[in-house]
Amino acid sequence: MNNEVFKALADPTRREILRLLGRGEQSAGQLAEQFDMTKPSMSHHFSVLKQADLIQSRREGQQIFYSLNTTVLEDVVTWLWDVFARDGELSRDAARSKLP
Amino acid sequence: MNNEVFKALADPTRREILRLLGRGEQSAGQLAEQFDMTKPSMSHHFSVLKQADLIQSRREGQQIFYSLNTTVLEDVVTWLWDVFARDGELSRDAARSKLP
DNA sequence: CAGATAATTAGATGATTATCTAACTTTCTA
DNA sequence: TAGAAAGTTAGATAATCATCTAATTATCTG
Repeated sequence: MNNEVFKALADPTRREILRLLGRGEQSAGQLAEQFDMTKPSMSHHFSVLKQADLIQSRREGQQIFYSLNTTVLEDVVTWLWDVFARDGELSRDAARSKLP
Repeated sequence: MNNEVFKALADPTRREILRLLGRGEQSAGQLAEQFDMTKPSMSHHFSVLKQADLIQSRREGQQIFYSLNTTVLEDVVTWLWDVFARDGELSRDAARSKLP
């Protein structure tokens, strides 16, 4: 999982897009309607999310439908868990920190 | 949990600081040693992490020790889980999306 | 094919941010 | 009390980013 994922998550508009897509796929237009922002700006956010592999797209006629890519979000959870879960505790990997 | 948390996580240096602190508290100097960056730059990153409530500090003589605040990281995990865990699934809260 | 609809791409702009050097603060100690 | 050690704060700068308007692409339909 790369830096782009976290940078993508740093914007509140993009996080809200992800939250909405958690309810199921939506077209670019449907999504855009729910924000006080121009369509090009929304399109930019879709692009950032897609580049980070957080969402996928599929064309159906004139519309483009976006949906969550949960795999990458799971990776984020794993990273976070890995960071905080071993705080204070002597976890299975604690020994690793003592290696050269 | 606010926007500052995600903005703080968007920088790779700060994520690495968190990862290191996951092994236990360290002084500002100890942390700074492990990065190819000036101490003021590191101090800036500490400040951002602290503002986001991701870390805490404690002074001991001339040194300042930083440590993880796992509570906020747990909140991030919860948010992420909430987003992706209900994708495709008819979760307990699915009905909420049909309300006005 | 012409026009309408859905969406993206291009280019510009103002705001935010990561980083640096220089200066300052706090604490210890000889 | 003077100097060193550990950090932070101030101020500047270059890069990145979110947003907008205008133009472009792709698809459908009369």
